[in-house]
Amino acid sequence: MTDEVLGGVTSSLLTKLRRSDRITEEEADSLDRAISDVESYAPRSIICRAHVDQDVSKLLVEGFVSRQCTLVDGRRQILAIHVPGDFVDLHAFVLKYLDHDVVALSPAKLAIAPHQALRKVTDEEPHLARMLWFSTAVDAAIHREWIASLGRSAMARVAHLFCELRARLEVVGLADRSGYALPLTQVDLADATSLTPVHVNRTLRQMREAGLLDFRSGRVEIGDLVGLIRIAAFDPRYLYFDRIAR
Amino acid sequence: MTDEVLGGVTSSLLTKLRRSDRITEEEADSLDRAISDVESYAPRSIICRAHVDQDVSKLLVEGFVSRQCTLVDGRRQILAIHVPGDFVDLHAFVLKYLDHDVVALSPAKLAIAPHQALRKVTDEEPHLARMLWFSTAVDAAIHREWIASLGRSAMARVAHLFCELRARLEVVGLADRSGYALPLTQVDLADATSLTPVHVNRTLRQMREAGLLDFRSGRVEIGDLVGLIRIAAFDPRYLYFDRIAR
DNA sequence: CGAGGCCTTGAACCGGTTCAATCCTGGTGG
DNA sequence: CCACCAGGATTGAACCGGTTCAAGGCCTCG
Repeated sequence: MTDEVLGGVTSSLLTKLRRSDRITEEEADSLDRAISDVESYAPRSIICRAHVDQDVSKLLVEGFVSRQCTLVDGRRQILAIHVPGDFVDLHAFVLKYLDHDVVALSPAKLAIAPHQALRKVTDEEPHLARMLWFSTAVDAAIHREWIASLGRSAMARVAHLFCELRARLEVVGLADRSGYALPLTQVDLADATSLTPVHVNRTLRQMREAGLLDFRSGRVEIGDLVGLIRIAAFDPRYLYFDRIAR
Repeated sequence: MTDEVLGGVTSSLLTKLRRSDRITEEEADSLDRAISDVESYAPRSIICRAHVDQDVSKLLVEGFVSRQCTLVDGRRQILAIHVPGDFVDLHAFVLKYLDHDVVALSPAKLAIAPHQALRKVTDEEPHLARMLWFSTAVDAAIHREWIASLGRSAMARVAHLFCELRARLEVVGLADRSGYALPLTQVDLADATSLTPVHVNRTLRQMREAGLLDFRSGRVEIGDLVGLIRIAAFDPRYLYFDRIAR
C-alpha cells in the first residue's frame, strides 16, 4: 500500500485487533502492504456473490454491509451486519468461495486484499496470521450469539442487535453511550431478526414509548442503555475486546 | 503422539479436511504429534466451560457433543452439534477462552491438543495452519446456516438439522443414505432448533407419517432422503466438502 | 415392583404474522 | 412553486403456528 489514497484503510481493523493483542508496527505495515486498492459500492450492490471463487478478500472501511442469503420462498435473511474495520470476507481466504452474498446496506468503501498478498504475509508473519484467524473466530462467535438471540422474544432480539452494533461501533469510534448513525431501514432490521417489518415497527414503538431507544431517520438515539442491555441480556464478552497475552 | 492408545485419533479430521484439500503425510504426522492425550466424558459432563482460559483444544474422536449456552430464563440453547472428526474447541486456540460451554451429549472421547504444540505446528507448517483455520471457518458457515434455518418453519428446521448431521456423518463413515445413529433426546433437538419438546414431538410424528424419516431410540431411519432435502431446502455447499486447489 | 427418563397427546392460549389501508417525507419534473 | 410519486413507516383486525399446561403412557434399570 503506497498510494496516498489508500492511507490508513487498515487503521480501524488494527484498532479493533489491538483491543485483544499487541500488533507491532512491522506487522501493521505488512498488513497495509497487502491492500491493493479501495472500491466504492452503492447501496444494495453486491460486493461478493455466493459460490463464486474469490481471489481477493475485502475489508470494510466505510459504511455498512450485510452477509445475506435468499430463502426458498424469496425472503431475504441477513446473517450478519458488518461495520467499518471488519474484514468482511476474509473467510474466503481459507474457504475459496463464500456460501452467502455480501451486499452493501449503505454507500460503502472496501479495501481489497488479494489472496496472494495475504498468503505471503500470513506465511511470513505467523502471529499476524493468528490475529486474522482470530478475527474470523470472532465472526463465528457473533453468529453463535445471533443463534441464541433468535430463540428469544422480538423485543430481546431487536434490543440485542442494537446493543451489539453499539458495542462494535464504539471500538472504532463511531458510537458512544448516547447513540450512533445506522443507515438501515426497518425492513433491514426485520430481515436481520427474522421478524416481519410490521412487528419490527411495533417493537420499535414499544421501545420508544418505554424510553429505551429511538430509531429514526438513520440514527439510533439511546435513552436508557442499562435498560436496553438488561432486556437484551447483552454480555459483550463474546466480542472478545479484552484478550491480553500475545 | 507415540502412545499406542492414541493411534489414529486424527484420522477422521484428516479424512474430512482431505475432502477439501491435499494434506501431506508429513503434515498429518505433525498434527498427530500435537495430540498429547485422549479423554473420555460421560453424557452431560462439561468438556469446556465458557469464559475460562484454555491452554488446550479438543478434537472429538467418538460420540456427540454440543456447544451450548444457558439463556437468562434458564433455557438451554444448543448452538452447534459436533460429530467425530470435528476439532470442537479449536476456536479457543486463537480466542483463548470460549463464549459458550462444550458439553457431551453422549459418551464421548476427545483428543487433547495443547496450544503450545499447536502453535509450534502452525508456525512451522503454514499450509496446515490454513487448513485448521479453514475448519473453524466451516464452523462459522454452519452457524450461518443455522441462523437462516431458524427463520423457517418447525418442519424445515428439524429436517435441516437431520440433513446436516447426515451429510457430516457420512464423510466420516457414520451415516449412509438410509440413516445413522444419533443418541440424542427430543429435548436435545428442541434446544437445538429453538422449539418446544412438545412441538418437536409433533413434528417428528408428521415426518414419520409422511414417510420422510423415523427418529426412534437413538437412530435416524431415513425413508425419503430426496423429500427431506427438499423440505429442508438443504444445499450442502456450505459444508465445503468440495474444494480443490492446494 | 417402583421410580425416573423420555415420549406422546389434548386443549386453551398467545406472540407474531398476514393482509390491507393510510401516512409521511424527500426528491423530481412540469 | 407546487403536484406528483416512490419508498419507507405506521396502524388496525383477523388469523395461525407454535407454546403452555396438564395428564398419561412406555420403557429401562435398580
